[in-house]
Amino acid sequence: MGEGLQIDEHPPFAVTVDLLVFTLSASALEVLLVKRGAAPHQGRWALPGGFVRERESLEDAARRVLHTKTGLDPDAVHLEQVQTFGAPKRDPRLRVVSVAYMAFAHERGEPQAGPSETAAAWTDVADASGRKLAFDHARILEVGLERARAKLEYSTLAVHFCEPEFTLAELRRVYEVAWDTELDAPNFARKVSAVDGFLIETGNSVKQGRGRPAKTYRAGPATIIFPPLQRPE
Amino acid sequence: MGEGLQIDEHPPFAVTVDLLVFTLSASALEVLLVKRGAAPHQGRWALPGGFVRERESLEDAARRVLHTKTGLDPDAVHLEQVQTFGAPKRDPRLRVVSVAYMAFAHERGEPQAGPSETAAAWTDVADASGRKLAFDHARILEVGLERARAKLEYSTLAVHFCEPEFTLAELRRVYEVAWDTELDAPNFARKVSAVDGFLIETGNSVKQGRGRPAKTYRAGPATIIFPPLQRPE
DNA sequence: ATAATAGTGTCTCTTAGACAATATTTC
DNA sequence: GAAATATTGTCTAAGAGACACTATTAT
Repeated sequence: MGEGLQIDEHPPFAVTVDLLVFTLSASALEVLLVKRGAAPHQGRWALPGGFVRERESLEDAARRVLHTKTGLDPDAVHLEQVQTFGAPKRDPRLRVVSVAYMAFAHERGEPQAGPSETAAAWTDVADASGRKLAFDHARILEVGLERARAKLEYSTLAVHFCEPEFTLAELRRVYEVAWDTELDAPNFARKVSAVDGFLIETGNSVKQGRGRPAKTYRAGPATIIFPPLQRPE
Repeated sequence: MGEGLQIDEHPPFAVTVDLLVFTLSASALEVLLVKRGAAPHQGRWALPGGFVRERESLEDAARRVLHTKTGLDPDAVHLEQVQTFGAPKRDPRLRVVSVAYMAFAHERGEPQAGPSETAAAWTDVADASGRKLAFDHARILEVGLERARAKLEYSTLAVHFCEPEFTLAELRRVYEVAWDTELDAPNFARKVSAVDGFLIETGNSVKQGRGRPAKTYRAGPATIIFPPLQRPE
């Protein structure tokens, strides 16, 4: 940014945000996809996204798109920037730089297809990864998924997939689904309980129907887990 | 990106790359700064950067700027994207979205001030962090520094600060300087040697002058360190 | 020999993971 | 009581850090 700076000395770019909105179904991690109703890539599934507005920060744009496409309250979900994609031909129409964000929601909201979209649907990430997505969205998904899985190890992210009040089994299920693995319940409980500020006992407990009722917890102020949990394998 | 897409339906942005070029001096981690010769922020130190060109990928832009400002061979340094900064008023002149990259160099190259810069200098990161930098560059530095320090724990990044052939003491010094700490040499050697594909013995050794000669190593194919090294404290 | 630096060995303490045992509920 | 789920306890093995010890050089 050292050179002189007139409007016409640098090429104009469009800047978009593309969103990886993750949520948890009974047995899978799901991501929100929209079906494109217009060229290019008409009929293909894509990540929800939108142009950043003139006086809007990147994160505000991501929050706005999140609300528009899911109806979710952007302040109730965790949102973070993942990576920026800007290959010259990633959009055939014009030069678009896309800032990818990922969001973790514990509700499913009301997915809304946009004006030029024909559908919006929560999709098992395994299915989504197998599909031929529009643009470079398969790559974005790949990067975001790995980032999410890695961050579960050393951050308290997992709680964002849970209700405000949750049991250790529910929290453990987040890890098991995201990592496609099984974790030893006793060891899991011991480890997360040892992390200062991660979990706060509510004093309540819930009956699951068949067994001993589980204590419930709320998320504490901690954002990192130390020592980190380890992904098996 | 679902809406219709005419050039005039979305605001034009300028896209830049800003670079955190890190290198190691005898006792400090250093970052390359340039001194601005024009408004805004005239006279302030800033990160080297430049506009992304019309047919250039973000990473190519970063490589080009790196070469221009340091003379270094972009293929001989490690370069990775850090984060994108796009607050509406971060540049008072026009809407600029900047993609920050960080680079790790083992040579210092020949820093070159650009046409509108009055100086370019390697700067101890402690000094740089204390200065009032141009734009939001202090924040970019903060984010990049923490990212770099964190990645040293679980990646093989550190070797990029070393010559192609290096000793364990030299590698250890990277960590000690970057983390501002002291590491136990015997334990360090044992841990890094245990990581498969991290270090390859060359069979050579170098006399340091005063003591027993040290074996030298080359970087192996591994990119992650498991188990990770742990930052003391 | 002494100092300096490199590298190995050993010990202790913590933690991870396996799994046994106990607690509290429904059927 | 039997089955299901939650939670606590115990054991073993691996890893981390402290530090003693050995190796190889210069002076």
